[in-house]
Amino acid sequence: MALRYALLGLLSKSPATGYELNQQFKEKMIYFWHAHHTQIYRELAKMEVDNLVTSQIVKQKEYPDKKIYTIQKKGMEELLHWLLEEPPKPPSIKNDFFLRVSIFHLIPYNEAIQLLEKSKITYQNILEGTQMWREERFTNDGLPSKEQLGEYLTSAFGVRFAKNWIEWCDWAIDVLRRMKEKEERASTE
Amino acid sequence: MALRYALLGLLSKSPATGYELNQQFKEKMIYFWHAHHTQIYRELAKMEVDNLVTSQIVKQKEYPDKKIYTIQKKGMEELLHWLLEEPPKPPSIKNDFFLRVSIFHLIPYNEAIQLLEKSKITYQNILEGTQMWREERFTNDGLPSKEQLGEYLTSAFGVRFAKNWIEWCDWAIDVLRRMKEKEERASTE
DNA sequence: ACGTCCATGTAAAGAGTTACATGATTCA
DNA sequence: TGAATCATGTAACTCTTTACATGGACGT
Repeated sequence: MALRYALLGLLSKSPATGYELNQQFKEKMIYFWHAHHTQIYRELAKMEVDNLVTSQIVKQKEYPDKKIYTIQKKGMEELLHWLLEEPPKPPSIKNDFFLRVSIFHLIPYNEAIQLLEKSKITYQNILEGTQMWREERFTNDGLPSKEQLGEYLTSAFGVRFAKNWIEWCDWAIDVLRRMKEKEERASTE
Repeated sequence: MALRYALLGLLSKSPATGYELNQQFKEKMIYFWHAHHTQIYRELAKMEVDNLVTSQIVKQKEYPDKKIYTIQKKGMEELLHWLLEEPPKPPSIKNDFFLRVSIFHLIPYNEAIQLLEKSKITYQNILEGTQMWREERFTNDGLPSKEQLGEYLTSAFGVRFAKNWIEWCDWAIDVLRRMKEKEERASTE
């Protein structure tokens, strides 16, 4: 059901097509959610059946027709009810990389260190991208507009998360180096 | 497919029953993965068909019979192949709480602050639990054993993640307070 | 009396992924 | 010549969750 609330949340700001919603997912919600475009279109169709949104088709000459969805009163009500009344679910995480980390005992230290270094670079790039995005969007000093509040707060978490990941990589690499040295000392004695 | 590697990873340390694997998931992998017990039993059955593991049933008097799974050579090979050759997938996150944060523009500042404060407490408890677990397990100073390496590294990330979450909550609460004040000043002028 | 531990699973529903399909326009 | 943008979707599949089922032992 949560995908539904994600879509209603975006539509609470302004009407949009499935295509645009998919782009907004990738841009603003990348830090905490992911949805496939096929899923988005399917869910929107269901939401229309349930009278949470309405759609109107707009014909275009040079591009394919598009279908603009608009949130309805019932959609707003259900969104607010979920926000304030439904108990929060613990986040679901599936992290492929940590799954690999959890079996580092099966490979030589050097290979593990290499994997960590690759991951560090990945997150350095993510961090840079996120920081640039924030600089463009939340110019200067102060506070965001109320409209931008959500993305201001969640993207800040994205920045923190990436920094934390990078720091953790450095720490983990150091742990592995020290373990390697310790083992080498033990074997030469 | 990744659940399969998670299970093979645990079985690479020692044979276990589905029940025990489920417990290990909850204890050691909580920071980056979750699997339901029904899923674990089903996947183990499939893995046996694919000759990655074998099982033997142990009869018990006072308790129900149990089925102990042991990793096989083919299982080890596929695990290592995945670890070193398969391209890492980006982590999939579904965070219910941030979904709510992303629609904070729909509710009064005070209610948003309350939600953040609740979440902060949740993570303070998680942090405490994780730190206690680590203290019990990785006594004193130094480095972990090679067997414990994975859980040493991943649970450290868990600690960092919780600390980061708490700090972010404090920051976000402060942002909301300042926005509220600013709005109040603007309306009285 | 009620909850938790032990231990395994089936069945069905819901959510998510992958492959396929259309077809013009624009950029490298 | 190939890829990306625009824009929508179906079908098949896999993965995940929820509800249900069994039943004795032990603690509060």
